Amino acid sequence: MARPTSKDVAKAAGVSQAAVSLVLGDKWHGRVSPTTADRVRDTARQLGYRPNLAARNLRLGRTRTALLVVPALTNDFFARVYTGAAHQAAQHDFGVVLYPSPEGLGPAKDPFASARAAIDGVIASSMAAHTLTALHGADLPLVMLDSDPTDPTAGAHVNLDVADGMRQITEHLLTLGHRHFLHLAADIDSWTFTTRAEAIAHTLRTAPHTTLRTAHAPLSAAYSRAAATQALTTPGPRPTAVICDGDMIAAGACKAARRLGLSVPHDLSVTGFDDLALATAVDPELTTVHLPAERVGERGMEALTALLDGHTPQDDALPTQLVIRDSTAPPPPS
Amino acid sequence: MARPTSKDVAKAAGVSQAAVSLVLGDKWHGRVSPTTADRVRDTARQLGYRPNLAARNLRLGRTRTALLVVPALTNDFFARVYTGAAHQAAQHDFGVVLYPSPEGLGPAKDPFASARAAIDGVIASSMAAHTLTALHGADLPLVMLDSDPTDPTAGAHVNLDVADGMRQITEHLLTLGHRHFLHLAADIDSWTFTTRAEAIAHTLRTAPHTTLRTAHAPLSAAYSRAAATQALTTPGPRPTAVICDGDMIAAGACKAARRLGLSVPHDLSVTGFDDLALATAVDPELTTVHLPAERVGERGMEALTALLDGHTPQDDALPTQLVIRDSTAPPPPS
DNA sequence: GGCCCGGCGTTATACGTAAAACTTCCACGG
DNA sequence: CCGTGGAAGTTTTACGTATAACGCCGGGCC
Repeated sequence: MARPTSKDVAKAAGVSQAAVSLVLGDKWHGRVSPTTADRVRDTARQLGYRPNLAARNLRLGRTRTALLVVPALTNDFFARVYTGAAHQAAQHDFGVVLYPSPEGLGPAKDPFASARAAIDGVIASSMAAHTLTALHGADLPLVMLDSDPTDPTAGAHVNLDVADGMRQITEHLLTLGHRHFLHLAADIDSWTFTTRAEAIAHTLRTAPHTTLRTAHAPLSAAYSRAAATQALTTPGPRPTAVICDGDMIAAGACKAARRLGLSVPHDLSVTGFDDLALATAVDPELTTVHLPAERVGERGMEALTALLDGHTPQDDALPTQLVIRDSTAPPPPS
Repeated sequence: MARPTSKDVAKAAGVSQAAVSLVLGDKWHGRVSPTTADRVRDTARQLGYRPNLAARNLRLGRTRTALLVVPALTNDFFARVYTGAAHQAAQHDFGVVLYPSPEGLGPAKDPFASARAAIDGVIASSMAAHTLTALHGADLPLVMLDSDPTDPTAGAHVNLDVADGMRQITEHLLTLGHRHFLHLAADIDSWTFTTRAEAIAHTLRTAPHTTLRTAHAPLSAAYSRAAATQALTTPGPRPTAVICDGDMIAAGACKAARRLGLSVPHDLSVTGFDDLALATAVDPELTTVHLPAERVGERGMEALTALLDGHTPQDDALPTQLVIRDSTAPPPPS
């Protein structure tokens, strides 16, 4: 009644266990007659044989499985990264297992105690420091997503050209005529966000008479609203455009603006980042930067398989693309 | 240079491999002297020993890992289910691996080929039929979430009282004075959605002079908007309240209404379901039904461990709770 | 006719771990 | 003085798979 093993199949088919392994592993050419091979396959199917993965992994010393570590699943960017990674993995007969780093569950003793699956390598998105050091201690091939390309911890990097995305956003707003900006930055200290801030500042320096204020907000619509309200009501000349580090922050900013009696986009332009599903769910739809999330996943998986084959994949930044929707317009005539 | 095994640790500590296994497995009391045990633990730490999971799983015949199958990660309901399951799992020294069923990737030959991790059991949310039959074929302990409680495929069920949720929503609208309803139903044939439709119809029968129309929409804001527009512009008496099967649909409906020149909630009330992050990200914030997603995950994991211990967990429905926000109001005076 | 070789298998072994079964030594009670 | 029992280990085995190494047999070639 227990799950049949290759030995059971062998007995039922009247061959040795080795023959079963050869046939089912498609390595039987010139070693087993086609007739016997067919018989083995048939009996395997009849018994409902499924190989024991633990045994196979032990024997082969690898699992053809990658671990994808993401900070959270509450936004569809990482869902799309996963899709891309899984798709690419399938090409290489690989599997992908997801591990949302449990920041909320307190500092996990061992982040991999819960991701118990045996793993050949790790693809990790930007995350908290303690998770990262644990990753490093595991001495597995590591691909980092959207993080500091000079960090030697990782064997490879897959990055997004977030600087260019912010440049496009900023130039779009400059072209519309905006001069006074508020940057609602994510309250996370990570390479991708400092890069964005620099890109905004750098682009603004190309235009005369511009001002830039910065405030920090959590990466969530509900909580970023308060931060946006505060930033918009501080004394001084009110900005006419708000550049947000994420669509969720932008959604919060839009609500804050409306509560303050400001109409988006006529009184205030607001931009997002990421192009989440949320960007088209809210009203007005957000002008934002589209990120090729699926490509990130694909490239991450490509880099990991390269690493596993002993190659050194080259790092390069994937392009990002401005998407103009309804949340930006020329500034009101002062 | 390769990863050290328990045998390496044994050699370095001057004991047998068995002793290492005993000490590290905390089964050494009365079998190994405390001094030796300490020495073994020290050398293990020094060598950076980490047990080979494949070997352990093979030996023990189980993995203490559950697979959580979810239809999609694009909404945070399932992210919260995962959080609850992982939390509960940690209590039992279990791990949880996530498997988003890849409807988008075409019918997977074997849904578990990609989730290669060795698994002790499955917790599955409602999903497409072909994935479900594959699950059934795997003859693993199976817990189903929010699906037909009379379905004998699963060993246990964890359900939400969605019928009561819809009753609360409907009564809320009736109390506000609404009489003419549109049900924007999910275009998925699944127990949870048919149950909801019945609950609405049943509740409306308790009030006189009510009308109910039903239209179907995809579970996504972007695409449900078209369905909502069409439903709101069909000839006949216009409904004053739209009951949606999900917050995403509701977001689409709100946008459709505004484009038609209707103000939410003054001209038209709209309700959601699920209480996603989206519900408070949009404007107006959605009146919706809060689902205890974390509890669902916890109960799912509880049921699975019970199943693995040979017990038969009892099925029961978790309560749902109406959350009144800004998208509902009394109907306009006709 | 001896010899080799290709087709068709089988036997044997290793992967790393957990645990049952066995050994050895010593202290202590009768 | 012998037996018993417990402490402190060790030896051995099994989990299920993949594959290297080894038969065996019949036919073709010199």
